[in-house]
Amino acid sequence: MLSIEKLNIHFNNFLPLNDEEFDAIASVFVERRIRRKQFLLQQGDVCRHFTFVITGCAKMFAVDQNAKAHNIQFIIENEWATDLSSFYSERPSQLYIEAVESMIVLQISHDDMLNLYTHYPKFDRNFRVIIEQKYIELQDRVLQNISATAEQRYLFFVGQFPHLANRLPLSQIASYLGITPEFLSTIRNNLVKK
Amino acid sequence: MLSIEKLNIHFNNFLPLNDEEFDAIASVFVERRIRRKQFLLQQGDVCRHFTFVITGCAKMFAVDQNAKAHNIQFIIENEWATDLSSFYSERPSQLYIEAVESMIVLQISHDDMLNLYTHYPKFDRNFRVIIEQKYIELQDRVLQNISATAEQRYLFFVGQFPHLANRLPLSQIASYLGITPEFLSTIRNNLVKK
DNA sequence: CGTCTATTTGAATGTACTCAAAAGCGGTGG
DNA sequence: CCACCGCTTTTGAGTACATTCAAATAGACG
Repeated sequence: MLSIEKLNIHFNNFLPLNDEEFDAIASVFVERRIRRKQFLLQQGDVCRHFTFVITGCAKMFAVDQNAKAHNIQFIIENEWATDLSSFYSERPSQLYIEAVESMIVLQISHDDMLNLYTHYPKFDRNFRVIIEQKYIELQDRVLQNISATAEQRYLFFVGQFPHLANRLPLSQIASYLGITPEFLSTIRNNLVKK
Repeated sequence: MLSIEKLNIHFNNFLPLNDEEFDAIASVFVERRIRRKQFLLQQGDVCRHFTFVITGCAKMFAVDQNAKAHNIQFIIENEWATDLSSFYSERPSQLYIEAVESMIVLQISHDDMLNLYTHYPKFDRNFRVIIEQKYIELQDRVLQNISATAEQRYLFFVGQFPHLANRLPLSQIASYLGITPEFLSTIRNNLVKK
């Protein structure tokens, strides 16, 4: 299946696109292949694209003053990989987005995206709903972070994203949970014993 | 100043409303006065309103199996107080929203809100931008939670919301940071000594 | 002024981290 | 096919960050 068709199917979850709107996205989204360990965004660069993932997986992370990376989120098939803050402000990003598996993505430039919003209000609607859903997810994660132990957060993660837990190395999941790889290893061990 | 005018000024931060759109909101938003400790939403109830805060402050929180409350966010003047998940799904909420100061709010019902979206696409746009900004804030908080110590998170909170840190009791801030009141008290003490 | 709640202080405990070393695992080349 | 390299995961000892519980102190309100 063509990538642009997969994107169209994605929009069917919200307000489906008509022919004119489909033609509009078909003419501005560009397909790119990304190899494992390649970066979609690096700290200091302005995030100039909205990126839709067709296949593969990326991680978004920040690096602290001790050069430690902290995974903010994983982004997989049918999800959007963008630093919203940098994209809209057009200022240098504080974040990295790196492929943890080889990927196929569709990208739209900043200007084309703003055009899409202006000419076809349906995209305002659809992206409003998309981001609202992401907001709810993120709020849930905050609640976990302030109320649950590392073990509970790990179980929650595995429950919410069972596919991801298998696809990713332990160290990446530990970073996402905000704990050390050593400790996550211990947690897994304890769970097996139970 | 009338509450509805304050809401109109709020929208001026995005795409300003024309006369027709202003009349539309003026006819569907209803003012309510809320006393301290009164609830805008309780666990088990469906969140049936979108709520805009004119004055005062509320906390959104969840209660865990040990009956402990965990503050997910504070909501003040010119912010929106809604459980999006419950509002759109029309299913019982897991959350509470309670006034920590007496408040004046403007509320719009679920059906009126959907009407607004349908008849005036500008609201899709404006609320898309509003939620995008909130998403960025929340993502920053997640990064803090997974990467910073309690002391760093406290300093970050005070830096981001200096007004809030004075307005709220220590115990409420501790709950927001995901630590015990005792420990926040110790943190403050250490900071004074430094 | 007394009552109620919030904050502070401190001791004992638990959760999670650091550091170091060993074990496992995938890929590469001989 | 096996030996070796580099990287990830595991294991364990010692430590630091944060919690629990209890009691004392301070503040807020009638």
